[in-house]
Amino acid sequence: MKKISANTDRYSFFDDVWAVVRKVPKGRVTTYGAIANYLGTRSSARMVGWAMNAAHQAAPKVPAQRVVNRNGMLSGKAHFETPTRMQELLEKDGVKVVNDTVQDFDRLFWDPAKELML
DNA sequence: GCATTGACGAAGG
DNA sequence: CCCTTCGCCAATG
Repeated sequence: MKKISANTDRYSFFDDVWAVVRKVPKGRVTTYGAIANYLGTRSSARMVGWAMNAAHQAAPKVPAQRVVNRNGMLSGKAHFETPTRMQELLEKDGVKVVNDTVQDFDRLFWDPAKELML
């Protein structure tokens, strides 16, 4: 992990994002902002979104379904193979999703900055 | 190379 | 409390 000077580190930024997302426990979810915050780019949550976009080509695959916006809504579902894929994967993880929103979000929220303190 | 556009989020009105 | 604005920065037209 490192800082992202928005320069030559941008590739590792994607890498870091993916690394964090892969650490999200099954049945838990996190947010773009939380990840950005953990990586030190608190105000650049959008870049995390970009990283997810790039995550399509990442190997091993990133459980992007566990990343939602701060309201617990599946804002990125449209970017999956099918619009229902994200919800399906989440429910397979044991996460209830109703109307594109994660239920018990506060309880399932997994903040890397807290849970993953090193 | 300038303008627009986001898988976002906090702040201001 | 809902809606708009603004910051953020890479990618795309």
